[in-house]
Amino acid sequence: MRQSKLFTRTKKEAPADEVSRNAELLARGGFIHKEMSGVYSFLPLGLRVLKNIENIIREEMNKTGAQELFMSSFQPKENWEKTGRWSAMTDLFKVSDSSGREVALGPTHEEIIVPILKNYVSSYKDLPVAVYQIQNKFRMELRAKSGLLRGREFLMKDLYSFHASQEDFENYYEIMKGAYRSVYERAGIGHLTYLTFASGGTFSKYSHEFQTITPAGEDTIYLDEDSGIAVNKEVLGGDVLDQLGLKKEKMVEHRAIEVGNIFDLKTKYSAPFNLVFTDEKGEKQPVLMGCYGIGLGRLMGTIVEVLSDDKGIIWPESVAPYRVHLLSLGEGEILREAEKVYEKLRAGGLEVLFDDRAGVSAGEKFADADLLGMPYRAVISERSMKEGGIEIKKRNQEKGEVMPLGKLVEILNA
RNA sequence: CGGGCUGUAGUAUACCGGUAGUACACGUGCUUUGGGAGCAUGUAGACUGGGUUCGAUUCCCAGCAGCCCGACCA
Repeated sequence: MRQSKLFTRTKKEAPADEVSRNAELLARGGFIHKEMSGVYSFLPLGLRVLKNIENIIREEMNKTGAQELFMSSFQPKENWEKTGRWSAMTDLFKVSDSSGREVALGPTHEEIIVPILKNYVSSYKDLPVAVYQIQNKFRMELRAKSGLLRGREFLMKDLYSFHASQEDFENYYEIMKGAYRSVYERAGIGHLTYLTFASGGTFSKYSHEFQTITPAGEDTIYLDEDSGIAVNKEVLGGDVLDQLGLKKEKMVEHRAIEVGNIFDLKTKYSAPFNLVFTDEKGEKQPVLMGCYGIGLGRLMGTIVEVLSDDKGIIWPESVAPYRVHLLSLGEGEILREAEKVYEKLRAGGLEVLFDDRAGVSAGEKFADADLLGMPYRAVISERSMKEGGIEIKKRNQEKGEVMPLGKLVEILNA
């Protein structure tokens, strides 16, 4: 991508109404654009990050055997009345059409997926089933805040699993724990993300959250550094610590952001819709459920909170919009040389953002490269040419190194 | 949803009861290229409604919007 053609531009100043680090940097870089409180559009650079995150999650979910589908955002009121959540869920968006008929804008999809599965699940032979989607959710947050960390409209991966027995559910639940672990590792925040015990739903004593340690977090967790297990402050009392064999004195308090959660739903949603199966003995049994969520925008915001410095974002290679940011410092011969390099890198299958802008100072190009945060910065200038090639520097390193083009391609393809 | 703060060009801001200044960005011309360049020049602005006043962007009230604190967050 040629930066001269990119319709977005970087800004020196952050918007006055953004306070959080993730929103400041993402807005300055032109990754996102705020439409209203808690609602953001994703611009070309931001969308590339979001899609990379989406693909990581999709791959890991597929590995567990889950099947992807796509459910509607408009949801029948009757379904929500059946589970009691039409009135109980305070942040449910309700909209009505011109005839006055009310529908919900989906904040989650238990009320949709369970009736769908009623059409297809009738025997123990039909179980287990796991389905997921990556889709926009709507929640009337009374106070949206912290940029991408708490929004009213946001992209979410929600997965629902259906089981004939508690044992089968627990087996899958453990598989999902591993899948989530892999998602955070691949997204570059694994080293700061911990499995955390949290308060559960009505039927389940605990649920699990994945919490990433950052001062920007809204939750307080207590981490046992030896085991890597954390407990949310909201359930710290009681007998949780005893059950886990942890000692309060040994645990360290941290602020953290919830980047995912997994729940044991038991029959909470299968029961209202009478989702049952016939077991081997010919008897009807309720289907057991689990649900598992990851907010993609929140994950993106968390990455920025955790992986950035005072100059800008430091994208992990796995989610960066482009792998290399190629800067041409100068015009004429320098620019022509840079064009050749750009074509060669692209021919080698590399994703390159090429700062080919004319009349932009070297300082501004460097500042933009730091702000936008591609993992590698490659510079072609009079100086680099004199020294025999291209200077390459990793975003997270201070010093670069000048090398011939061939070696650059080799390193970047490694 | 309670409390507080704030609404001025695309962005960030300044001043002011007598119709608004600066910087960035953008346009034009020339000069510049290793850490957000220089000179010249141009375009562009008071959230909405009501009130007070000779006159309101400025003061008052309401609405709307945004942010912060709290409550809430399967």
